[in-house]
Amino acid sequence: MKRDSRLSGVLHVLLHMAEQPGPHTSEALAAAMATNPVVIRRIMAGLREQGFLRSQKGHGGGWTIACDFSRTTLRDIYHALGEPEILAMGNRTDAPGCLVEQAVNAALGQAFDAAEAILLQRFGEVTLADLSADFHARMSGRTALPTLENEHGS
Amino acid sequence: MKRDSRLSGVLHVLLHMAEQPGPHTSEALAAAMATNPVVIRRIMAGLREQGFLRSQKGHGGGWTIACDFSRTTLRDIYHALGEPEILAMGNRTDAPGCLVEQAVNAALGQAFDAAEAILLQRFGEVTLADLSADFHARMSGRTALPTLENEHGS
DNA sequence: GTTTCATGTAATAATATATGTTACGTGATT
DNA sequence: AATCACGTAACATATATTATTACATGAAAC
Repeated sequence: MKRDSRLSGVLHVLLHMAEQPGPHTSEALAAAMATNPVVIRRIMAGLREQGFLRSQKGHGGGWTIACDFSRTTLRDIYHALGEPEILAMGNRTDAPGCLVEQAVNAALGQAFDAAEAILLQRFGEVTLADLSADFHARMSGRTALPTLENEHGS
Repeated sequence: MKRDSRLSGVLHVLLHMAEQPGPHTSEALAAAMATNPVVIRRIMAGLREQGFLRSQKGHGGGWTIACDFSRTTLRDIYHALGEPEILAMGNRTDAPGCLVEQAVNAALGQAFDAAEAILLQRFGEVTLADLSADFHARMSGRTALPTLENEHGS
């Protein structure tokens, strides 16, 4: 399978929207992300349902931000996306009654749970305002942090 | 994509092998795991190359353990498997020059790295002997830990 | 009221990966 | 020489993400 990049994508869109006032059409946002308008609508649907965004049809329509960036965390967005799978690894369960399998999967499961918990905790510690601030810092030539970034490129 | 369950599977096989002396054929191991002998050979190939297992052809051939369970960790096995992808999520990189994308991906990347680091650290703290001990505890009716286990079932 | 614009969504295609299966080659034992 | 077991390539199957096409819905503009 391919790596799921919806969270990265939707955050990219949100920060772009915050840079300009008016409603943004899916087509314009798709152009900025080199993808298809339908993909934009799809990943934004959950955020609309959870009240983070609003959408309007017809002339002058499009998407508008409906949340406070300083009070919205990456974890909120992750949940609005539908909580996509975090780990690429999982337990094999083809011998449910096997005590060996149970011992193996109990140990692995604890490690998996710990990793997921850390990721969600980190997500909860970063607001959209933090991301926007980092972006503006990069705009003015000072990157907020020594960036490693592309280790996790798709 | 489906979740990768090779680590869970190969650990299951290793612990089964430890319960009986002789060389174990891929066919016998496959039967215990409800899969195909070729799948066994495939996931065991890396462990053979790294010296954790030996294999022999011909009559009386099969797989034998070639490592010390008390000195081999889940992290060793994970590396021998070829370090499969840990996270199902990744960064989108369709606008490499975009500072918004860079800010988003830097933040996500740090969270991703932290989660991967925790998982590998946990793997490094558990030996095959630990797993085997837990299995034997379950055999005699006392599970070593209050197990949550199947949250991560395939 | 009709046209135009923009979202909503289903259906399909394209791509990638894990897993299962078949087929054939290689080497060791009987 | 025959049998056994691994080694590996090739192919099939299932699942998931992403992209694309097609059509319906609703709102604004004319």
